[in-house]
Amino acid sequence: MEILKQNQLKITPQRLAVMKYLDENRTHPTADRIYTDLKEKNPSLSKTTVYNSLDTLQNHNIIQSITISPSELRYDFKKSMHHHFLCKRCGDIIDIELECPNIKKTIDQGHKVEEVHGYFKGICKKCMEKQEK
Amino acid sequence: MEILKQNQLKITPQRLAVMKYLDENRTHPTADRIYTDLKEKNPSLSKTTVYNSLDTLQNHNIIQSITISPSELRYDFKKSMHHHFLCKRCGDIIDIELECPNIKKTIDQGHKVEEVHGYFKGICKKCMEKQEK
DNA sequence: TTGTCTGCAAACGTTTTGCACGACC
DNA sequence: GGTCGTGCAAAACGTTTGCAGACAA
Repeated sequence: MEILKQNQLKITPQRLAVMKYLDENRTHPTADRIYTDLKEKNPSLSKTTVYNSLDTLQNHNIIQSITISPSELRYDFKKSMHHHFLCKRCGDIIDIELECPNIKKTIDQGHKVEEVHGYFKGICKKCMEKQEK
Repeated sequence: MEILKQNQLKITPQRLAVMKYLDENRTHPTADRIYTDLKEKNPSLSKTTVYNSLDTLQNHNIIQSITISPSELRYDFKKSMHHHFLCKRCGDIIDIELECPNIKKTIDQGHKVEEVHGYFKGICKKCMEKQEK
């Protein structure tokens, strides 16, 4: 954990807490969710600091923000390329492993592609099974 | 144009104006851009009405909202499946025609996929060429 | 010590809401 | 006349900013 920090960033308890939270909660939480949950154990934590930490981590390519939800940003560790599925019923966001061999066509058009986000929306497996009952 | 309206919606000048605007401006505008531009010819137009119209059209699957920009929604006609490229330099959003044969794998996992959004970000062709000079 | 990080309060921009009025079947 | 749409103002919400004091290196 702290090893990641050796990448030029100061090690503060708040940053560590944010990273730990994202590591243990692979639920693509909002900044507010992170803030609310971390605030319990560290009441002096401020929302600004959460936003600052998320910004910094994002700028160093450690985490990424997800715009799958229309009203708020969600955050996620930047693991190997993966995509996301948003369940319109329960609101869960599920990781999707998927390779698209045609993406290079976009590059062939002359654009320099730096990020690829695949967002799927619908009803997740769990909700589908619940519905069948 | 009005033909589209026969799909259960009342025909109002405001809705027609929003649709006409989206038809003639394939730039994936924000609600505010639509409002500002339409306001010129119809000063009594209200922003609420623009939002209402966009909502209604979206609910009837005539248009779609794009969450490629982190801070605001953008709107687009719901043509045949296509994706979007956001240039980080000039801010333009470009349509990308692209089929991903592997999407069905997501469906195979038991999720009911209703929407697929492919968002690419980077530097567009135009900006790349400008840079080379 | 020095520059960076934190935390508070206030500001900001987009979108939503409540409500009265008006238009249309 | 009743439903639906418009437009105004105000509120809500997520996020950003300015700044003073605190902290890591």
